[in-house]
Amino acid sequence: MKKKTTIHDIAENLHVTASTVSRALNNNPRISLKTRKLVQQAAIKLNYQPNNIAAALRSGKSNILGIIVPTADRSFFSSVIYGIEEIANTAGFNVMICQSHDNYENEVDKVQALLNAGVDGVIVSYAKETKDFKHFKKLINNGTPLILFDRSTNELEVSQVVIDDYLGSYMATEHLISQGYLRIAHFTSNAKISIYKDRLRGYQEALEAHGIPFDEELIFESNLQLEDGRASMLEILGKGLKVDALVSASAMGAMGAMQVLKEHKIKIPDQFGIVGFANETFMSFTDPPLSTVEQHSKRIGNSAAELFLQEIASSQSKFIPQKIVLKPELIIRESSVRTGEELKKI
Amino acid sequence: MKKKTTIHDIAENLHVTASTVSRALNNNPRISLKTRKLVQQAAIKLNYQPNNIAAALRSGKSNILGIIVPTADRSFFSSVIYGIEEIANTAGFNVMICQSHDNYENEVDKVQALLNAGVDGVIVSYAKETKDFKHFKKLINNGTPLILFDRSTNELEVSQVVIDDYLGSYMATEHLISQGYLRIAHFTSNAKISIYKDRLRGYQEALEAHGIPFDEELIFESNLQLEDGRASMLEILGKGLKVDALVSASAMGAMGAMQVLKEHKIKIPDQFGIVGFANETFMSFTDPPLSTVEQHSKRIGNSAAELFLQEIASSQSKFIPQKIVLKPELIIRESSVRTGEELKKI
DNA sequence: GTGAAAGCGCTAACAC
DNA sequence: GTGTTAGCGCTTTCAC
Repeated sequence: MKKKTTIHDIAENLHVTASTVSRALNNNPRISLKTRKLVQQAAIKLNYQPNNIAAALRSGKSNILGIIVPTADRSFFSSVIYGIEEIANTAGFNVMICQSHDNYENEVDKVQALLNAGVDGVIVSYAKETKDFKHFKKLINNGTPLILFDRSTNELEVSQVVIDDYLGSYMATEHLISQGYLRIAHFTSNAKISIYKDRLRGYQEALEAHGIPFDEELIFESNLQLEDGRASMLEILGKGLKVDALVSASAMGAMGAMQVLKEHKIKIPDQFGIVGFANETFMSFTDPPLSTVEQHSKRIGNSAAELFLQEIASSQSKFIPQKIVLKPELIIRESSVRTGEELKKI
Repeated sequence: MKKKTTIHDIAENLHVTASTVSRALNNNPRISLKTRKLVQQAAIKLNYQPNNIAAALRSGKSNILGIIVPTADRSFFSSVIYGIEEIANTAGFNVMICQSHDNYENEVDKVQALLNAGVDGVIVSYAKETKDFKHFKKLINNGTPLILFDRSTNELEVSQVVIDDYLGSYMATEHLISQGYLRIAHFTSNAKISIYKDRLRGYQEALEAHGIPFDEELIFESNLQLEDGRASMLEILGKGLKVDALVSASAMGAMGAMQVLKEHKIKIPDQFGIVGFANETFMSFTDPPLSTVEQHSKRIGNSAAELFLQEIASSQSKFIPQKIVLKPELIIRESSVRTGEELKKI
């Protein structure tokens, strides 16, 4: 571990001052091209590694963009991250990814950690548990741009990127109706979270648009995990609700329902149609493959990163928060497409 | 964005010096308990936020641990990360996660980014493409502890955490043999990567231990992705190799094979048994659920983080790299368990 | 086009 | 137990 080269070493080597070296390395046009070249060559020769920490301390900019997601272990979040990286890296930012594991305290800690690390901005999909936004306000007060995606709130005056959940759910429901399914259930979660509220509304309005009465009894609220999906479907079967299709606001919920249906030898898609939300890898591996509302997660990431860049660019002139709403896409797989012949059999 | 409180503000407020404040905040025992309490109260009152960047610059320690994985979007890696976080957070470190997307240039960039960010250590599972370890040597020369997991190499004198791939493969193969499968194929990848070499060896020696001849024709080398698994299985069927079971060195490869078998109406597990490697969520969702060699990924993360902590603790006394080998576990699901009655039918 | 000088906020060796 | 002092390596204002 030999001593590291600093700009002073380069300066000494070239008989100029550290300020010149600093400017040259940053390609400051006030430095002559010749000097810049010289300095840059010397930097390579001396194996100079810039100390970002020193630069960050002095300039107040770390060139690090923080990201907080519930978990990176889901296609949706990991491709949002990928989308953020694409844009951020090009603009010279590195990303620092944190996981809240959908836990509030954890999220508070991570916000603090990013704040202490001096990140230049934070992009967040907040934890399911989060009801209080104090920790995010701290960021804002600190002047650190905050951008939310997926889960949004009106309690914060910040830019947001969401998909049109209403539309996605509407399309899913309409698709099932067009396949001839008559009694369509809906798995939802906490009505306070806007994405679930919107998905419920999309489902409801699609039914109404097609003259199918909305039935409160067909709405199942849960945490939407695998076990919840199983429980809800068991309830449907137990009560003899004569349901023949499902729009689940989550992939896992749909998966749970599917397991139960198969255990009861109910044929999918002929006797029962399913559409889920969020495009997890496994959804195409199930038997039959699950239809889903795809959220174009990479584009969500792109947009969020762009909003961040805009916000730091508009530095002084007060930035006006924007809300970007992306269109979802219905991916139709076998779980919701009835085959003609088998339809007749029923 | 009001001016931030610094230790000097606290010092002024309490009529002490900044160093006292610094010590008090760090719970330095040389400061009287009374002063410490006073300082900590004042810090809260003045809404003091420590500037980690300044501390990092001064102390040379950032309290950030870097992680580079191919992608966080896989159960294996995300739970390794979780395991690292558990240990690292407790020890006061924050983690900075980077994804190489299995691309060499990307990996080089990320190493540089972490170096510039001044991380105190880096834990890596390097990209499949990586053949050259110069970028990692840079880290080592810089005095930054490096710990490898999963993929290991002898070209670097660093600590490593791996699972006993040989054993995992041996167990998987033996299990299939015990179920009465007779001609077992193996899907492998680049023989230069030690995990694949070891898995191949485990397979081979398990066969030999049970008096089953090893047949070169039953080894299929590919990238082990879904398409590769499909292609290999199609080849098996096309050539009429009479294979009745498979040990795949990847989950995706096993999945691809399963798809093809189902398309050909070959019954799993009765006519064909499958065991995969790596425990992805989706493996329990397939039909039938896939047996797998579980790698205890969280424990890999724990161990890697512990190695890191040991290494920085041993600061001057030259640290001797350690290699930790964890035992894998065979998770038996339906894809490899023959049922008595159906056995007779064949 | 380059230099001099100040300092970002913190820590740590050395005093006493 | 607390203060003094000197930077960590860099950027940036103000000179000329």
